[in-house]
Amino acid sequence: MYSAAPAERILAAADKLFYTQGIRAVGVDAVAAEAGVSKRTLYNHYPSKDALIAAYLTARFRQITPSDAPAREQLLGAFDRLERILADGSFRGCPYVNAVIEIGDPKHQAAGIAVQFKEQRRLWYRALLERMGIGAADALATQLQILSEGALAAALVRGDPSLARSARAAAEVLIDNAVTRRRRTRSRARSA
Amino acid sequence: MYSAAPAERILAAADKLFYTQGIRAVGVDAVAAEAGVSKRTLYNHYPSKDALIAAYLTARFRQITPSDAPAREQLLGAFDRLERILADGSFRGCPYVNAVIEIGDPKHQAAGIAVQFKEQRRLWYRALLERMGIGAADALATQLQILSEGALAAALVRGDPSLARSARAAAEVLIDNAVTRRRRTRSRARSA
DNA sequence: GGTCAGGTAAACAGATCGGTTTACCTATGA
DNA sequence: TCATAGGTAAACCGATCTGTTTACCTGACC
Repeated sequence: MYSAAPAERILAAADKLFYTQGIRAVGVDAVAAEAGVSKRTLYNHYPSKDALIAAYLTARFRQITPSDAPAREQLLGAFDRLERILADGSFRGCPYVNAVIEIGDPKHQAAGIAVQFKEQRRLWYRALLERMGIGAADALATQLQILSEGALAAALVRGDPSLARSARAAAEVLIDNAVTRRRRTRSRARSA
Repeated sequence: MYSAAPAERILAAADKLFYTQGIRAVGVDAVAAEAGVSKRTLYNHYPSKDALIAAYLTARFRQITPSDAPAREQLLGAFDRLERILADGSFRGCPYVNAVIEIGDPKHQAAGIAVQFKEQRRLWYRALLERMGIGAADALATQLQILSEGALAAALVRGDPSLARSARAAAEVLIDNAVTRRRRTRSRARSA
């Protein structure tokens, strides 16, 4: 057994081609050829292109490995990781946003997967902010995600990875502002 | 002369269909039918679909009308306008970002138009921030644009117009932070 | 009245798409 | 030994795409 099982090779080929060239631009034949597999075999493992798209998005849905590092460090580290992603030559935007735009239909399974992924990320932000004792963690988590999304979209158009640093700096201000307000609130309560 | 000239009707039809259904999802025949024009006429006015796409994006490139309102008010007003856009039922993301994603090819004329549009917006932010006397106007303008882009992308996936308010609140914090820092710097200089 | 630019309607060309079908091949295991 | 599961290669289907062509029509202007 030299190479992986057909289903995995097909998924790897779909991931590569769908992401780098776009879902609509890549035909089923191209995926099969890239996977070194006949079209018949592809349709044996995935009943339709839509199913393959859903599998592609789900496979990108990797769980975030929990870390013991300080919350603030983890949050800002996410933006550092973002910069490396943007600087990678094969960067082509967020696969979930791309899928939503390329497919169009909000009732397509891919749209639901995209919502799930975004919400998972937001909850990860929120949990870390709560660990920092920030009261408005939910609202701030949404804002951090907006920054992250914005950096992705802006970098896609402008082709400038340094936008991740701009987003990181903004995140820092927002987080620090929330922390300061919490300190002020607490000291006011103490002096009362 | 009951209706507009053919070229304008074609452009209006392209705008409607390209934006609401996507550039790749809409064929030239559909645009001609929507415009009430024969395909021959369409190709007389626009030599190719790519040319029509470029015209569609350029036509959306409306100049921002200058205003005398306070800079801070104008900046935050942009996010209020954004919320109304997101709440509109026909919202389907930023047409420039969508075009970049749908077309893929970074050398396509549409990619250049998208960059121009984004930079124009950024310079509008920057000019207002400079009018407020903010030193780091350029960096902050980039951050405000990231917030705006992020709200668009996030709202597209989640279908939640209130994300514009989240972005607006974040923008307020970033602007106030920049203003406060400027005040601190000035008072420190005065006391020296 | 005749010319002609610019329009319509529809067929056509060549390519590509998602998906199916046919015919053949090959390793495994009772 | 031989059935079978699962693979390959390639033709095929009907639909759709961008773009061209053909044939005809209409209204304005000299």
